[in-house]
Amino acid sequence: MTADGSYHHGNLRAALLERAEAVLTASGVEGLSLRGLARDLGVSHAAPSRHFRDRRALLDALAVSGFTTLNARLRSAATDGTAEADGTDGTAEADGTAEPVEARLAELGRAYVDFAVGHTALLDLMFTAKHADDSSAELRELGHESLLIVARLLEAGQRTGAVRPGDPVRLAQVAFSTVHGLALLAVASLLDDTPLSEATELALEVLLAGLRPGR
Amino acid sequence: MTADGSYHHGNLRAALLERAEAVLTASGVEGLSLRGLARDLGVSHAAPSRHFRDRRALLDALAVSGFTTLNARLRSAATDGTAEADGTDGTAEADGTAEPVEARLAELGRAYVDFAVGHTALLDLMFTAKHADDSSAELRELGHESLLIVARLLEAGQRTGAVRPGDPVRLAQVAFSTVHGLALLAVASLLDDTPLSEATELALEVLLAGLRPGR
DNA sequence: ACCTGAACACCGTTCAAGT
DNA sequence: ACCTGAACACCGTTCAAGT
Repeated sequence: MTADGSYHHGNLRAALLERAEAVLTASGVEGLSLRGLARDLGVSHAAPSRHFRDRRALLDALAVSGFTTLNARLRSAATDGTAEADGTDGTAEADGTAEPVEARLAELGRAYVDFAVGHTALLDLMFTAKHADDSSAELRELGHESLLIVARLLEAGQRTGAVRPGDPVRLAQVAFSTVHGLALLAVASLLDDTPLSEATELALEVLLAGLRPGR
Repeated sequence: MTADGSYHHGNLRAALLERAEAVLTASGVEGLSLRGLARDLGVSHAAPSRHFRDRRALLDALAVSGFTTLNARLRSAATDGTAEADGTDGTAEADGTAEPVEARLAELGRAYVDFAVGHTALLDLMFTAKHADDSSAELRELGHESLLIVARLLEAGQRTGAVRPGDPVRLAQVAFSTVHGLALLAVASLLDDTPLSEATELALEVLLAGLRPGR
């Protein structure tokens, strides 16, 4: 909302998304209406339909943006404190100086739980299945990217012998499930007097023990 | 809906719940409206308010009923094929004839995943936090009961040495997170070409390995 | 006690019309 | 291209009134 109320500059779409995210975190999905957004932005109630065919389309756009920031955080957690300005290519080869894989996996898990409990309404949009079929593909693609970040780290762990053999993608599904489920349990107030940080550390400890090579 | 359309018998509440569950599984939460239910049941649109103060109250009642049937299934999976008609009291003490604890834990996990993917919309209602504060307590209580079923089995495992020491409730939180997260991943179509049964078995294998006593 | 009918304040969505 | 205004068909919720 600039001083003059003109949105004839093509930025209405961006303004809608920005406002929508604020309303979402403040009032949840239930509290998010196209008419309400239009009102907040000083525009007619029919204007949003120019930029989002549907209420669902707006929700999907929010989910896409949520996945984008989640994946950025996961990526930075996966590389952790490791400076990546070395001579090699982008892949983080396990050299002796890098943090142990298990520590980076734990960092990844903490980053996920952190994001999840900090963006509960957004996470709901990201993972509940009732999307318009068009953007559903993009959303699934972004979800796969999250899983791939985990899988690549697990693969590095397999090379160093810290992680059991097997399809890294399938192991990543298991690891992702653990932290995803834990975050949702926390949001549902089912952790009670267990501090989330302690529950997270225990979950990561059990998970990493289970992922180690057997026998 | 009996032959004559009379609902003046005090069964409107039950009829609303029954119809609501059908609409929920058919069309999701979005497709569930009080007016629509009233229409389906041949009653005035204001009638439901006599039995449910809110749309939210109806949703909470559905969640409560969902938790009740979930817990029943979990209980029966936890005792598994073990006949409980022995001379002792109700607690399933680990005697030599009972199925190994790990097998019963796996059974419990499969039962949960099975229920979750078969009642996705209901599960959403059960675990998303935005409930009316009154029934919120009951819902949390039922969720704790689910966790307790897992915890008791883990405790039995600790006695037989199959499970690492530690607060069984906290270990149950971890176990629950794993299968809960996996089910939600499946519902979000993020498992791709991995059959759910295979993903479930791998998750249970990793989980049980991680729960075994260390070193 | 239980339900009806009207009323109110909201929605999403569409569509001619304006600039 | 982008937005407006009116219109339509839905909602949830409330409340007097009926039986």
